[in-house]
Amino acid sequence: MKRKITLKQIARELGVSISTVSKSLKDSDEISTDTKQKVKAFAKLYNYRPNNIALSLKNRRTKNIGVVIPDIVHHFFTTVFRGIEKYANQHGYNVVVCVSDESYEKEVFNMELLANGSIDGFIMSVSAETQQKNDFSHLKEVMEQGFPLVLFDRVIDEIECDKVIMNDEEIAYQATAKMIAEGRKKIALVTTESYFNVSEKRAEGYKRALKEHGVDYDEKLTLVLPFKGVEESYIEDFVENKNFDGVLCVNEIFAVLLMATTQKKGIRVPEDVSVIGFTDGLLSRYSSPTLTTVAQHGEKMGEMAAEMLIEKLENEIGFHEEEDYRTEIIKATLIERGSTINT
Amino acid sequence: MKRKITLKQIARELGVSISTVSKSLKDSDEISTDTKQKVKAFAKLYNYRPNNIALSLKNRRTKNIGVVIPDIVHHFFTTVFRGIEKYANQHGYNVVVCVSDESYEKEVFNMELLANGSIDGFIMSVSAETQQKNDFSHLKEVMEQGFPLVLFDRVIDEIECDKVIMNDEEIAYQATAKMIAEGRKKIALVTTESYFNVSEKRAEGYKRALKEHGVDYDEKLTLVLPFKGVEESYIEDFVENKNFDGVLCVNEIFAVLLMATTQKKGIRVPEDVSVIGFTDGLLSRYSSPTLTTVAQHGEKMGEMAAEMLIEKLENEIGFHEEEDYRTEIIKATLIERGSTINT
DNA sequence: TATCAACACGAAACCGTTTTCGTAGTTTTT
DNA sequence: AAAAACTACGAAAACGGTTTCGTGTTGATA
Repeated sequence: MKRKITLKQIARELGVSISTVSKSLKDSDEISTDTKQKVKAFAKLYNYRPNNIALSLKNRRTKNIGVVIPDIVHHFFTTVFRGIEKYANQHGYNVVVCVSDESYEKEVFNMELLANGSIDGFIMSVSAETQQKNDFSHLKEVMEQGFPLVLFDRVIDEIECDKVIMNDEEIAYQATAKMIAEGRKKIALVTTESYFNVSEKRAEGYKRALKEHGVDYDEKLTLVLPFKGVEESYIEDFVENKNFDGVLCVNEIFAVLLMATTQKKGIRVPEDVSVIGFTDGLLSRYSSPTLTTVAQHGEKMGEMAAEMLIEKLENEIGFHEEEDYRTEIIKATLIERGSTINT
Repeated sequence: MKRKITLKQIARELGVSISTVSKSLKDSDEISTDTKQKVKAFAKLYNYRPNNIALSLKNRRTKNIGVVIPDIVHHFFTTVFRGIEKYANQHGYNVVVCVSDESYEKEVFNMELLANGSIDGFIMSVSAETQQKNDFSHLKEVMEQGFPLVLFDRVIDEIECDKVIMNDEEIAYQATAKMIAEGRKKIALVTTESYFNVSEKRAEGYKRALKEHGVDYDEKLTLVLPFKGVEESYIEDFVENKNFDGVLCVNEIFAVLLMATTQKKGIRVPEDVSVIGFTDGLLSRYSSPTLTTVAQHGEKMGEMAAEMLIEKLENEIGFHEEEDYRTEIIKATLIERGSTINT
């Protein structure tokens, strides 16, 4: 087991001071070419690499980004994460991930932990419980301590910081409008409980599309499913008792479940009913029929979030200008597949 | 913006030395009860938390675990990651993730970066390219530097370290045997190119099951699909030209694609052909019919890997005993769903 | 020859902790 | 009353770097 070599050891071996070694490796012109070459050769031979921890302590920056997300076994979040990791890595940052598991307590705990020097800034999407409780003091806290924060997807209006969101309302409008254009008259909405602001936005877009196209909104055509533990009977009842010829689902699971149920009852997709979902994951691509769905471009969101955070981090060096927080909107796109009638 | 308070500041405010503050907070009996109380009260008031970086430098341990995986937008890897993160968090460790993206170069680069002090040990699954190249010097390197290493799933026989694997051969045997028990006589195998040792193991189990049950092995019934970019025609040709009544697929995507193709051709699942896949992800659960599949229990694998790593990390403190490397096998289980005929 | 700048390097502070060791001042022992 | 033992605290080293500033040695300039 060979430990990593340090400046001190190189200095001792070469009979020079630590400063000389450090400067040589940085190619400082305070040091003679001769000495520099000796030091560099020696360092190369022993594969010297500066210790990140020491650098972090000295520079007061870790080159680590903290990512706090509600879930990791989840297509959207993993795509966002991939974008973050990719961009961060390209710019010399590492990523430490904490999963809040939709729990307020874990979220707070993890952020406090990370804020004790492990990271330079946060990228996060708040947990469901946090949204419910409406308590964001931990976010304010880290911001007051000087940590840049970028929120994505599940953002908080009350918190002033950089944000990356989707055009949920608009894309839901487009999806609904598309079904209306197909000639659908009774379009249902399958959504989750409403404390998720994204679900709310999607519902708004859905309603606006109906209204602007002169289609009556019937609240009985909205099915609200619980966040976890969806019973198949909920959907069966809905399909049995309601009469619809188009459905907008706020995620792909609901969409696939719904398609399976209608098909079982002999209702054909897309001939009898059009189905559009959200999240362009495996399910959408491999279901039968393949699912027309809203691609959220999570990777782009992640890259954008990382870019915004890193920009803040690197500029913090300069003088502290007035806070200018941006909200970037990553446009979702509708991917037309087999569950709708496409032109 | 209030910066975090340090020992030095507390010391100055209270007119005592840094050592006294440090000792007081650790409740050392070198310090008078009176002084301790004062210090503690002050520290609490200002919400003092020791700086992780300084601690890391001092203790020469970061309480960070490095996880290097080929992909993150992948059900199996995310479940493993969830297990790692969960166990690590419960034991006071943070997790920094690097995605190798199946690239040898990125894998090497990331590991070198992490090895410069950012983490205490590695948990990883090697990239496809690394397996192909058969070059593991970077793994040996980090081990020589004293970093404990735990490999999971895609492990390397040549490297001596802790490992967590699945009983791939056995479960493939069981899956195949199950189809034979259903009365299937011509069982196909859909697999990936063979440099993945897991695919190989699965193929072995498949062959052994055929052999031990007196079913002839026909190599024409094996379809090898490329790692990326599967053309639908490959599968269509296979379904068209081969005659089989059961299929074992090494992942759920292949299984779902195959089911879609057979169904399109009027071949019913499971009446005419049984299908079994690997990876109990969303696809398996929501396909039509639902897919009988091998659940890999990734979360357990992750927990086990984290447990093994952390045990090594905590015991390293003691004297350096003889290396005792374990290989833990997490047993996969067959989940019977609608794509097979179950008893 | 005295002065001065350039050169090449080292000492030391600093980042924020922990911990060993030393030492005043007080109390106990003999 | 002198020696020994506590008590309560501080100084300083250490972790591994970076960086400012100082300094001895040159060679050139006046």
